[in-house]
Amino acid sequence: MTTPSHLERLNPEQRAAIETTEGPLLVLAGAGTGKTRVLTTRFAHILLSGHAKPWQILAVTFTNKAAREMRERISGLTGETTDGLWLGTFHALCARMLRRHAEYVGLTSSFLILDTDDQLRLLKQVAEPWRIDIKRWPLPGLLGVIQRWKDRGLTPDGVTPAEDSSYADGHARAIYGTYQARLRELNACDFGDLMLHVVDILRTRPDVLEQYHRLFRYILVDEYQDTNTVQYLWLRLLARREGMPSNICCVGDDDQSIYSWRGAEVENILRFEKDFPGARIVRLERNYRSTAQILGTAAGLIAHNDGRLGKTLRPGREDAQGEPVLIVSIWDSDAEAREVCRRIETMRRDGHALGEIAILVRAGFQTRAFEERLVQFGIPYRIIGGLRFYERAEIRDALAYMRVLVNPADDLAFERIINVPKRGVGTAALQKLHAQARTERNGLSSAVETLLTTAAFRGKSQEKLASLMQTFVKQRSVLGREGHVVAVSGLLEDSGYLEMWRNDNAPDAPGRLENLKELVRALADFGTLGEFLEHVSLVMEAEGAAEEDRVSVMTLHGAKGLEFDSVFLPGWEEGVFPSQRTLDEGGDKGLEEERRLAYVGITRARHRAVILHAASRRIYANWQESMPSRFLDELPDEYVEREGDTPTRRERQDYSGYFTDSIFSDSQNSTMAPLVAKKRRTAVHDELVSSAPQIEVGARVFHQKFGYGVVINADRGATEVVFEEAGTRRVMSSYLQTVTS
DNA sequence: TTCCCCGATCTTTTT
DNA sequence: GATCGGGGAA
Repeated sequence: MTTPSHLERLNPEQRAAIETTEGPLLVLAGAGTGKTRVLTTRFAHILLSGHAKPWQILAVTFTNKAAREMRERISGLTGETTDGLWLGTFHALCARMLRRHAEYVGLTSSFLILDTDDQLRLLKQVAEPWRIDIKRWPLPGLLGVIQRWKDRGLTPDGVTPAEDSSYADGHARAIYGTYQARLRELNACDFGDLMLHVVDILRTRPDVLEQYHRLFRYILVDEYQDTNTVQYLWLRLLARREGMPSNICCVGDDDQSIYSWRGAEVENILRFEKDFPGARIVRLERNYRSTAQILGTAAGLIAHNDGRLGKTLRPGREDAQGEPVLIVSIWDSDAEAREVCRRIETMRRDGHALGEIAILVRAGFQTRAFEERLVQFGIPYRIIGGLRFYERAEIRDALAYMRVLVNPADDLAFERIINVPKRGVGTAALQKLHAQARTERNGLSSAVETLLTTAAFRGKSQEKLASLMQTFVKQRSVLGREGHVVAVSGLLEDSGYLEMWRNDNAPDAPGRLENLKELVRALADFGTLGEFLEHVSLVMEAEGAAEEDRVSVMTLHGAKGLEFDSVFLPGWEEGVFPSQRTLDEGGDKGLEEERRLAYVGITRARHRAVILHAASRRIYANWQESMPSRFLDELPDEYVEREGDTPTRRERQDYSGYFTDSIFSDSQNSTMAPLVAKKRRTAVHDELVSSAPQIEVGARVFHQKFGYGVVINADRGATEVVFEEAGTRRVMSSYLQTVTS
């Protein structure tokens, strides 16, 4: 008998993971062991071997990206389209289920999915009667508390009074209840509700549960270590079938669990055998990605964690010999960025592709130093993360306009745009509108109509609101006749929204207009406006821009699941990595999660990993001494090479004294600076800044980031410059060079 | 109502 | 250093 083509070139463990189709199965897949391949091949195998029809398999991922990748690979293996499959993110699949059974939780099938801005606006209204001290208890924090409850599958009734002790003076639970009631009135859901409501339905409606038990013969779960409690409950409800086997296959890696702060429970994966009796466990330990040195370093580090399921990565290739992992110690964070860029420049000269190089940082604030330095070196880069397309203010505004267009009763959207552009509607007018809406038992939109017939609005705002309402009416009829692209363009134009950005002198205004154009372009890919809005609320990312050869700069969290030939890991210092805050809040558990994050970072590299740490770091405005990360001491000596004079933590603690060399020395060969008194260093730094040449008004100058410009206002330190490209900005004069024109 | 200045704050992030 | 939100003045 010959091996079917989709099962060729798999190692024995991978084959076991794919061919064990019946009964519960946990696949512990270490980094780089072919996890996605196993997952997709398993899916294809179940189909090709005739175990199930395409729609009888439930396949769940966390991100849209992972879902998309699975779709592509499955259709590659089976040659079939993947339309209609139950394959998607937890939230997308739950949204689909909830649309079918919405009435069981008091919604209709056309319920609205709220984004974070909507949630906050709603919460603000709801929390108002409690008169919460917003300074002590900021609303985003309150929203976080509610979200954590939802992550744990707790409805307002399920939260015990004991759990509601601290936040918002013990009112969080009551506010949560009101918040949920308001959502129901609005026929709306937040992200947490998508899961929570479906679990609620599956628990209380045996007939519905039965229906899904018959439907889903096989369940596949990706990144099981990242599941939170509701997601776990959802899976358990669907997988445990009366009198039938639980054909659930969860793939994950307890060593890569890095999302506990947003509700993920590593315990879910650790408990798998108890939850599903008779479960088999397959370990994928052969790593085909990284060199033996990189794997050895990562393994040595992660061995310091307790309570692991136990798994050792082994090099999958015999020839996987490479360079040791390099640890570089550096003066300060500026020199660190310079050092990384210099190495990248050398690599580029040697013919390495920039797209195969990544700089992975612990926290967002670290990216800026690298960004500035990369610009200076002329190295193309891309920052991954940050604000995503659909999170930009102008995009959210435009989406709110669209939402009101399709649904005049969408109060949250209407409230967002009623005064954007300015129409003279402030808090006072808005309160009147809310009051009117309550008495009418109708939406804000109709309240505006009513109040327009009275003299409720003063002068200009009367006129502007009337015109806004007319625009909506007009474009709704255009929507019917000429389609959504024309209607939305007309709406954004006639409402004055585009005009607002055209008249804006801010340097980023043209970019925002460009984004809006892009948004309208994207509209054309969808049949209706409703379809587009559903897509946007579940898929927060815009379809990828063209892949170019650029260095990637991103957080360690953002890098999970990716791989690069070369990886730079800067900022391995106590307080930064491991992060002080995680240590304070999470104790030993927090430390272990940080260590897993370090493990994730190292295992992203195929051939080269360079870890850096600086003796002094500029955090926000001031310089801080920093000690090398404890993780550096945990890396096994046989696989690493230390460059620069790298004192251990203990040596460093014993040391005291003043530095003699210039801290701005470019030479990485100079002896390591001993601990520097903060005062002294800051003084030197200030001196350098103040000794920068005084720049006169009218002088033509050059700035690394903003380009050429003319000084219009000069002060000590801060200088106002009109840049040719970037508009008017206040910048540090020490960053300016005068240019003779 | 809006604009401007001042002070407090400053993980990680997907859906 | 930059940004965001609050509070005060026009």
